Amino acid sequence: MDKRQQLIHTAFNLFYQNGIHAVGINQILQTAGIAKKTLYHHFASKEELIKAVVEYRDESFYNWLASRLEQVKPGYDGLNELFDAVDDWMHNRVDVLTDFHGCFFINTCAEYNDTNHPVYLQCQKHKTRVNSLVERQIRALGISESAIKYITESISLLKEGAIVMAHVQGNLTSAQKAKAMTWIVLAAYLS
Amino acid sequence: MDKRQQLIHTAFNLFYQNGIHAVGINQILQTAGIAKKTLYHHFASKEELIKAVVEYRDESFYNWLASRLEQVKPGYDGLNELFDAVDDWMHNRVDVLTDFHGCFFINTCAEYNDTNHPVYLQCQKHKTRVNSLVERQIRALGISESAIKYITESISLLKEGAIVMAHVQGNLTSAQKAKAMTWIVLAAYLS
DNA sequence: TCTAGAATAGACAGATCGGTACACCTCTGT
DNA sequence: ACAGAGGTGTACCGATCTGTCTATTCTAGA
Repeated sequence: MDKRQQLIHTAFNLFYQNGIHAVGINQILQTAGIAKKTLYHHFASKEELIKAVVEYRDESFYNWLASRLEQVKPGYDGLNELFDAVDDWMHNRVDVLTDFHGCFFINTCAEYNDTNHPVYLQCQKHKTRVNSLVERQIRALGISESAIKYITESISLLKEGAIVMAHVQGNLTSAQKAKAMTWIVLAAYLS
Repeated sequence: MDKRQQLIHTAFNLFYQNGIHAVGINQILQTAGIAKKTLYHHFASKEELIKAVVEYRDESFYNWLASRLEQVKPGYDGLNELFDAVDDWMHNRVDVLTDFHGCFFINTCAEYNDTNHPVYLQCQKHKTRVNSLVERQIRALGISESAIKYITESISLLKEGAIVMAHVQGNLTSAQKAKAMTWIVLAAYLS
């Protein structure tokens, strides 16, 4: 097993559960059962480890969502699948995403409030990638090019709202509510 | 000027801008120009200061929003005002809320991921209070009691989504989008 | 089999953390 | 006038943080 990957995996779980600033390097090392020298052999600093962790989560989350959406037809089916996937996530029915603690990227932006910070930019990039998955569904509806961006952002807003409602308020019905609103909004915009 | 209030105010600004765990006590003291002994005269620990800061933000945010909503008729006008208020907030047109860095309570929940932590519970309580303001608007529409809760949560979801979109993705059109969706969703549910 | 790289345990450095102690100053109410 | 509360400045404590260093062991490929 790759020690580097093991460190990233352990660090992510601790960061996701406790927040990045609250977790020290020694805690990561102890949990992973890895020596400090090994960490600094693979990463120049804690900051570099954090970047690798964010990149890891970006990849695994994006790949998970993309593969779920590939199983259905783009468009209406894809949008249903999107919110069902989020619903599965917040109900801890997705093993690869580990126990739900809100969106790791939203949480991380809350800790790195500086918009120019590289970690913040990584989080924004992740959101852009996920938005492109949403856009692919909207585009498949065959609507005008000018409306695609507006509707994509609207649906993404519903998705973000559902995640936050589930995390902060513990409201696990939020994904289904967002899904219902998606249908209503689309019906209105496409009539 | 009250030193205690001065400490809370300074601490909030630093916490809101940099995250709670990233800000040390010495930084707060230096920024406020207050001696350490004074801080520990008013607060038993940093934790107690944090609780006071969250409570302060809860009060000032709630009071601001409530007073905005009191200026219009509950119901449709109130919902318009709600999203216009959020729009003003994210565009830094509201002095008492200081520069927009997302929702302080969402950010704080991201740092205190333990659902049983007192600070986390404070944040949930704030969201409940704000939700009651939304509910008052929905209730004024004269719809069935059973639908009030469902629709209130749906509108709150739109509000949360707008805040997160603005914070993480820097999309400052989100409040207006949420407002537009609110009208569509209400029209569908009330027809 | 030999060697180079990867990994180990743990001491250590320097900085910063939250929090305490001490001596002194500045108001204010009676 | 004076007592007591609030505030100041700073030294200090132990703990913890990131990161370095040394000395040693494990392991895989030429």
